[in-house]
Amino acid sequence: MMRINKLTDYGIVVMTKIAADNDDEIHTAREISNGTNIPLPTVTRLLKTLSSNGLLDSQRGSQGGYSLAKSSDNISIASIIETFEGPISLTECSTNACECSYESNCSVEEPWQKINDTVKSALESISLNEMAGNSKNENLIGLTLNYGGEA
Amino acid sequence: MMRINKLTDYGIVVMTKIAADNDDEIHTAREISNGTNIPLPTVTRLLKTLSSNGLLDSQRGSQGGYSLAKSSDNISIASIIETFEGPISLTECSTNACECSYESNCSVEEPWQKINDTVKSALESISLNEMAGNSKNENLIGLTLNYGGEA
DNA sequence: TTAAATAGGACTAATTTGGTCCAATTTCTC
DNA sequence: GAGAAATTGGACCAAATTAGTCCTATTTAA
Repeated sequence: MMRINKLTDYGIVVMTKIAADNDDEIHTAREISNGTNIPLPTVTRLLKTLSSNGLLDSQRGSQGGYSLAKSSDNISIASIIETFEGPISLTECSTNACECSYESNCSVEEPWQKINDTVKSALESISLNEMAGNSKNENLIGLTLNYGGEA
Repeated sequence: MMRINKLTDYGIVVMTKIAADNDDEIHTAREISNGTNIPLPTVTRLLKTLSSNGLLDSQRGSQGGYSLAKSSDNISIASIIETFEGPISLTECSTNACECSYESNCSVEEPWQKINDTVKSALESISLNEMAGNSKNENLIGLTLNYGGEA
């Protein structure tokens, strides 16, 4: 089905929630769990991952919690996805080290890299802020993705 | 890792092989297996799926085999992916009937639909012919994907 | 000192995916 | 008409991935 993983999806929901509520305030795992209906154990795991990858700042101890590490304008959906799933690549062949065994067919390698770049660009162009509905999606209007390529 | 499934990947390899060899000729499963190094049982399964979804024509019996149902110009990568994985949607929420339980957060629904459309457009714009390296990728140069959207 | 948080990791159950195989049917050729 | 060469349709199992939970340690404010 070519889906992102459920946890990634939840991760985006969590980030969106934080961005939509109060950019600057600190949010606890419990708070976010209540606000999203995602079970607490899962939320804590998501937050840990987001924090250790630099998308969230964390504050330990009483009165601690998590907050956005950057402005929501500067956090792309791509960066959240990559936090949970690693580099965006639709096939093995679209990474540099293509080790697939069907060498004779790796004519498909170059097209895949381009397809991949296109998808990646699309995901990089959406900010968390837009996800949260805080902007008027101004950046999205007329966005041009140039697939391009020297023939 | 946000990958398409391996079988989907193989499916594209198989289609590319057929397109690259001889558009019009008929190819047997055995032939394609030999040409791609993908095991015969797997190839037969791929071909059955491709055929029952209308991307390949099949001819039973001795001297039978498979051939492209349409010109390779008119077969998109998206259509091959959808053959194996169903409608392209990165999340459950990007389909019409969003039944996720986190209703309060379905503010993300609309952005996801747009993201999805963008990815889908990207995949629809690549033809099998281009994949097979038969064209000069003319269609790809300057391809514009308009994410757009009324704010 | 205690309570409220995050940090880090182990662990298991559930689901999905990959791959193989078999019996039935069709069609060409001899 | 017989046999060989194909596809058709489906069942089946093993492997890999994913989702979700839990426990213990550490940090910090009150």
